[in-house]
Amino acid sequence: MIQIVTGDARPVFQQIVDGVRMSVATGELLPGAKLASTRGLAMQLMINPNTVAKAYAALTAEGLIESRKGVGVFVSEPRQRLSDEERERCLDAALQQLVTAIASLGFAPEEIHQRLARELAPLTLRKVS
Amino acid sequence: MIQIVTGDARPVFQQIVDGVRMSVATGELLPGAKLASTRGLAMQLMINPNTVAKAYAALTAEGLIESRKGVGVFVSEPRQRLSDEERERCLDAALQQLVTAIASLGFAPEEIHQRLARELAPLTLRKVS
Amino acid sequence: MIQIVTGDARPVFQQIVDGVRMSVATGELLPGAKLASTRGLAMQLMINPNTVAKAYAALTAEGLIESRKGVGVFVSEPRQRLSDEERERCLDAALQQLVTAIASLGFAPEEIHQRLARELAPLTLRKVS
Amino acid sequence: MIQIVTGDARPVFQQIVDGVRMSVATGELLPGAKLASTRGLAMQLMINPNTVAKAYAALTAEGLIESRKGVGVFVSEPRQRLSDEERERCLDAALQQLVTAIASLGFAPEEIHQRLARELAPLTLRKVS
DNA sequence: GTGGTCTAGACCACG
DNA sequence: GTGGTCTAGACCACT
Repeated sequence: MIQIVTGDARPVFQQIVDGVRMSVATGELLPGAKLASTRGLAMQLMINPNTVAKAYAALTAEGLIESRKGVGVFVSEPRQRLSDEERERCLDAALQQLVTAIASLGFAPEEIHQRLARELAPLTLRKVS
Repeated sequence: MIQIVTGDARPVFQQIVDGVRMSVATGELLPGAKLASTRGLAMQLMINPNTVAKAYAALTAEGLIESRKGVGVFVSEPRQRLSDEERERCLDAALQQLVTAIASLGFAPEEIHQRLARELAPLTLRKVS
Repeated sequence: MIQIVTGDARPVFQQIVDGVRMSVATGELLPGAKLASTRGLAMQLMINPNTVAKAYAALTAEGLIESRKGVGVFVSEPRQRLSDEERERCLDAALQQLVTAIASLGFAPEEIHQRLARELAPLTLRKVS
Repeated sequence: MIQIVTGDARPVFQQIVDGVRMSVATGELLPGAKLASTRGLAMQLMINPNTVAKAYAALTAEGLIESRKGVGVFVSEPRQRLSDEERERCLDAALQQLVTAIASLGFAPEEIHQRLARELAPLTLRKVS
């Protein structure tokens, strides 16, 4: 289930991308599972179909999902979907942003580790080729 | 020292904001210290002075720096500008984004903790009123 | 409705900020309400769109409004963004300025109270988390 | 005694103007009293003499003080130093700013009145022609 | 020389 | 059409 939060800083299409990525990462969506159709999801989320199409296009380009004409959109078999370099860059950016937030908000490093551990706990990470 | 990376996803003015924030957080810039002048930094970074002015304006609104016309821009005395709930909210958002990145990129939680610890090490947290 | 007074000591963008703040404070603009578009308000007030954008950016940083690219700018849900100490500081500064004005202009305290009461009457204070 | 607060939003010369106005309003400086010399005050406050000169010039233009060549600067005899219209404008501006601050900070009107009364109490207002 | 404001016009991202 | 960013250049206020 994907939810659109209007107050979110991320654009709508990005929220969809992140939502699908999370569902796949947590195992909620397994390889071969069928995603909601572009029009169906758009109607369900009450947003423009073009926005859903854009999100699906991004996920397809990334290799996480595949579309089969006339059938639907499916989660791909797990493999190295992004290059190592690309993954590094993404992780670095996310880490850097967290560190900046911590620094400017004056939180204690120990507290951060505890909270991160709590957040990370429910994640069932999938092995990637 | 602030560096502008053109390939960075963040806009230029945001990179300046983050750079100053980090410098203050690490103690590289102490309260009362004078920042580079708007025009001076713009020339040094080879960008438009208005871009620097925008970054400095954001930092001023945030309460991290203070500007005096005709004199310059200075680091403010540390104080707690945001409410506890707001700080909580900001930290949660940053953590959530990191978790999303980790999950969708398939990194191992242990590695994240190590990298975060390394990033956090140089932080000298400022006492806040 | 926001009005720009060219003879005003405040810069134009500040008049917009104050105008929106008052509209929200009086309940004229409720949470979730859509503000005039940047370009639309600029045309209406016969000023440069960047000036409106600057005012909206300030209000966004303040947490009073939220903007969604391609959609518009909206009044945020009320929340306590500033710490109690910071609110105290702001109020003190405003009070002090009024007292200075009163003292140096030779007004009678009773008159001030009456006028202040009249100004304060239309205020519908927002509940804050 | 005038104090310059570097963190103050007001420019230095304005702080001097306000300081003298307050001293006169509270009766600390009586008509005919001699002010500190331009150079003396500048040295005492560790600021540029031009800044003091600018403040004194503004106060002279306003009619609050008078300079006698080769003798010094003195507080003028009380009279209507500003036009009614001018006084109205100043008071309105100060009131409006206070109201905006109150509204956006979510303070209760009753509390404001109490605090204002407390601030106003020590003022010994001088009758003005 | 310092910062602050405003204008004008360009390009991008989003829906 | 929406907001966001950046550039370029002008003018003002302060020291």
